[in-house]
Amino acid sequence: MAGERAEARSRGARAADGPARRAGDRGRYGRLSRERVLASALQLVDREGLSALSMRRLGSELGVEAMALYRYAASKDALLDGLVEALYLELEERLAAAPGQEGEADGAGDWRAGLHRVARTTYDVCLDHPQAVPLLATRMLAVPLARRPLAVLKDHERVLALLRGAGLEDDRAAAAFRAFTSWLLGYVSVELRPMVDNPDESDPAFRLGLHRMPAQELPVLREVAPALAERGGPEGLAAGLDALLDRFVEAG
Amino acid sequence: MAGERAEARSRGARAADGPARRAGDRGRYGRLSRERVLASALQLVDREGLSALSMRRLGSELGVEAMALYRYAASKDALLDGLVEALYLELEERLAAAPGQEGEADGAGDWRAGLHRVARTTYDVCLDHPQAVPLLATRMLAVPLARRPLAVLKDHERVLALLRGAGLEDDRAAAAFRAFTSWLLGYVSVELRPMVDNPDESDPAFRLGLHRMPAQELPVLREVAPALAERGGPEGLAAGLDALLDRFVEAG
DNA sequence: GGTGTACGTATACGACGTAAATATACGCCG
DNA sequence: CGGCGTATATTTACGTCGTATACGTACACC
Repeated sequence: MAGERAEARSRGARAADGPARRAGDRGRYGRLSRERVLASALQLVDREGLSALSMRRLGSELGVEAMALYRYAASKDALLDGLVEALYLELEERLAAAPGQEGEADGAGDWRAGLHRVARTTYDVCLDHPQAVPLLATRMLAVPLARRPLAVLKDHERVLALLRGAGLEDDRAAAAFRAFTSWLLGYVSVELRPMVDNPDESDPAFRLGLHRMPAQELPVLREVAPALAERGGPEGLAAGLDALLDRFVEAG
Repeated sequence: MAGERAEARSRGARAADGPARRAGDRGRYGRLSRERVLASALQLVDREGLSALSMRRLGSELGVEAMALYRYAASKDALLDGLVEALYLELEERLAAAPGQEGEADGAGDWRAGLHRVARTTYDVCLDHPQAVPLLATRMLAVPLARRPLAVLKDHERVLALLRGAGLEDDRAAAAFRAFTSWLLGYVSVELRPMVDNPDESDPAFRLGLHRMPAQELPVLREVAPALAERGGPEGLAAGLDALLDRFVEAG
């Protein structure tokens, strides 16, 4: 937060004073920026998992001491919130890249397609950053609505606008929004975790580690386990979403 | 300190022990157990949040040095997994306390009611331990299926048995299981986090902290926000579950 | 009573988050 | 060009964390 303020101040100074302050890569001085920090953090998490992300480690990744990062994220928690923001920025970017007119421009016709598009794109982003997904269930939801990063709020706005386009008033829209969010979040959380115990094993049963399971007490689980290890894929996401939309949007 | 130790040795731990350590009614020896450790950890998390849980803190909570805990949990991660287990044990307990015959004893008639009962009871357990809910999305899903605690596996078994009772073969049962789990997990995650920014404020808008939000860019969100702060409650959970079951169990 | 073993303690180490003080390099103005 | 102000990065330090290792201690059984 202090980092944002500092950045804002420097930009303000640029606007007021004239030429850009940190236009390009200066010698070894203006090497950091909030974007670079967050991008590097996300890379690190993607590569080695959330637990590998520490201020010192991220610093060394950027060729910098740990304390330098505090200019761009007020605390480690703020940095994690920044990662959430980065994910949503990526989502926004991808949504902007494809057509999909979900504004009420064309008569709010296809709210359902719009919601599917948002859900599917979110799923894709999460697929690219599976190690970061737990942040959505922890950091993002831990932050009160009004304090969430702008990119997150814009996503909320987009979804709510689509639901409004479906003709829902406040309470129904809120309920449908919660259902949409719950399903999407739950689905990616469940989908993108490893069920597999020993990925290098060729026999599916051993790969799952089923020999560790008290089998006779859990006959059904034992039998269904291989099918459980499969993913639902985007189709599963879409199917559940349709079911929920039928109930929460179009139900009488 | 050496003198105190010598005294303690010469007279046992019973007599006039000073402020150093508590004088348990039980000899100060077999005071710990896995149950006590996990119960105390869960209490601590309920009271002060996940971040308050450290080995040292939990030790002092139990009148014991931190290292003593390592006899009952191999690591801190294992302790967190133990908390997940404790939640599922509580779930199992509550399910056992109520009637609900979801075995195939009576002809597997009411699988739907059984699933609703599991979902609702899980919701209730989470309501009683909201601070522990993130563990479900992180620790529980981080553990490969076969390594999950027995209580978790038993829950999976119960749900799968109900789905089987509905006549689903492996693949469909697995898909329905994933949908059930995703919805339940997503729902409690979204439901049990605070949307509120400043709980002591009387004006709902200020309580939500809406004045922090860039309002003109987010008109719909701003308007729907108060409704969003409401909970969906068990009814919302049940409604979505029914919708999903219609799709994943009874669809052609 | 002596002994083996289960249980809890003592001590230490390296990594962590981060407050505070300090050093460094750039833009600007005279 | 030289000095100044300020944005930026480093240094140092503190308290806490997880946990490896070594040690003491109390009960169970002979």
